[in-house]
Amino acid sequence: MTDDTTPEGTTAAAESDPAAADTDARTSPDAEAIGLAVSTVIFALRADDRFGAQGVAPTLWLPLVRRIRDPFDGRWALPGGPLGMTEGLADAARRTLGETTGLAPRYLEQLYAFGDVDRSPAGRMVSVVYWALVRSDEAARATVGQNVRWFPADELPELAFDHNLIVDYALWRLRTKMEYSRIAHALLGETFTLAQLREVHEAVLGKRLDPANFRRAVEGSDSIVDTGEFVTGARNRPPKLYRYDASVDLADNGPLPHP
Amino acid sequence: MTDDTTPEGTTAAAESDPAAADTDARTSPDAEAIGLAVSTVIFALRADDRFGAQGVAPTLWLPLVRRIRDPFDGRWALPGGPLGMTEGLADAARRTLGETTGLAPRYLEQLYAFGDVDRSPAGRMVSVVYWALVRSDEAARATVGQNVRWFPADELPELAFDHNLIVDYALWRLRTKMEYSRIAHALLGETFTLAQLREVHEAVLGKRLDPANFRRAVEGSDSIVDTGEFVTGARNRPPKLYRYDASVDLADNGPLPHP
DNA sequence: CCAAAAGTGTTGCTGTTACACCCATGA
DNA sequence: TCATGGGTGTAACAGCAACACTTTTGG
Repeated sequence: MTDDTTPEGTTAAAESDPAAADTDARTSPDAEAIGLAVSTVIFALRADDRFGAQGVAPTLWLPLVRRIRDPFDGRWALPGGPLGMTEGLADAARRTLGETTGLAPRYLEQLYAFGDVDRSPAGRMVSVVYWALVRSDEAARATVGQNVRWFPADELPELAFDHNLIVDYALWRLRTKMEYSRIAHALLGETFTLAQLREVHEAVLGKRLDPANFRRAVEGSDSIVDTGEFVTGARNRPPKLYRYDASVDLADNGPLPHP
Repeated sequence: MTDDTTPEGTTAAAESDPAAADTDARTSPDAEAIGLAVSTVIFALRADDRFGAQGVAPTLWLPLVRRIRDPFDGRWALPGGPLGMTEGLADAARRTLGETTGLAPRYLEQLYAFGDVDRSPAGRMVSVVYWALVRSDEAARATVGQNVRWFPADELPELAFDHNLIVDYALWRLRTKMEYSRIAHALLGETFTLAQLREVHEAVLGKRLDPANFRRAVEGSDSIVDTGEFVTGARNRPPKLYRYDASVDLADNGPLPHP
């Protein structure tokens, strides 16, 4: 960073003094490099079995990893790691997710880049954070171990770094986006009933929805397909089973390519 | 990056092999560092004076910087540069904006982090991109020079790197956000008429809006304050002058702190 | 038959669109 | 007084929330 080989970046100062950007205090020769990492907030819906109750409404959970070195040794943190030279940002998030849960995400989106000067006591660090949704049935058989544990999204301990803020922001994005996109589908299995889809919305948004109006809203959005099958066994009228219409995207990301 | 001092990042592999994340191919000792830069898409509204016409509807413009070194020597690019050790991401965007235009942004928001493996021919580079709005009256007296020039946002030349995609995405975000936030105000001066505010929306969205309905929508949003003054001189009824209500934010960024 | 949840119908409210109309000014 | 844009009023429409009602199963 002390020569003029900076591949990208063009300041106006370069017009009068091409070297200016490389010789000021910000990039002095003895400055350490800025670390670059990718972390992921992974959401899944789980039946809250902490009380052993049956038929309880599912809630949002996310996996955390216990740190085994300073800083924040012993504290829980978002899964992540340094960005590899040969992988894209989303690839790194996918890898992280797989290493932590053994799963592949049904939905993955970049959340934000966090780069405050003092966010890590161990040196300057910029984290590009993704958020992901995994299916509840898959999440049930996800990896668990001494240093990986699932937590309810609304009852997190004090996390390492600024990770509490990051999770708060991810939750806000999830709830905001739930109201105008189809991402709820990413939390369910291959087929599902409308009641299950409604439960997802209710769990994420934290409020009850009218079954009749919810049905019409979803049917009118043309994002689901009737499979013709039913679920029997319950002591009520058998509900229809639906499937996603894979031809419509879960969310509109504008001109960005799919992750 | 070859020892275990990685300040952040916690993979599940660490459970069985704490050093795994630091010894695999992604961070081999001889790997070069990944470059980290901040770029900014700066929007301003300008009367299109290319044809010398008067009273023409204003359109979106943005400043670009001509590169004076490889790769892409001679091509136009977004203003930006390497992130300094002692500045936050938004600070770097602000600095870039000031160095390019001599202005301070009225609105600044992180757009996206671009990090494809092959996006720069000169080595691995991750760019955290911001987008900004500056006031048209200020933009009129912004810096211009041999290597800084303003372009109409919809008639850009072929830019360096993936900067055409980045501008497309910034435009998409601007247009999307214009419909549900108050960011249009950031493109205007201290005081303005409702017709001017409507012109901003029309220029950005690319369609005509009903003056009557637009008035009611804005007045109902409680984001503007009547100054009690009028604009005289035109050969029509003098329009009221309004001012922003500074107590309301231009946009809702959830739990994120203000930039 | 009853409980429970699926699924349908209907009504009233609210916000938006389209457009007719009046107002105040400069020339 | 006329042209021009500022500003107000209003009827029609669309979408949605609330809720009554019917349907289909297991016990």
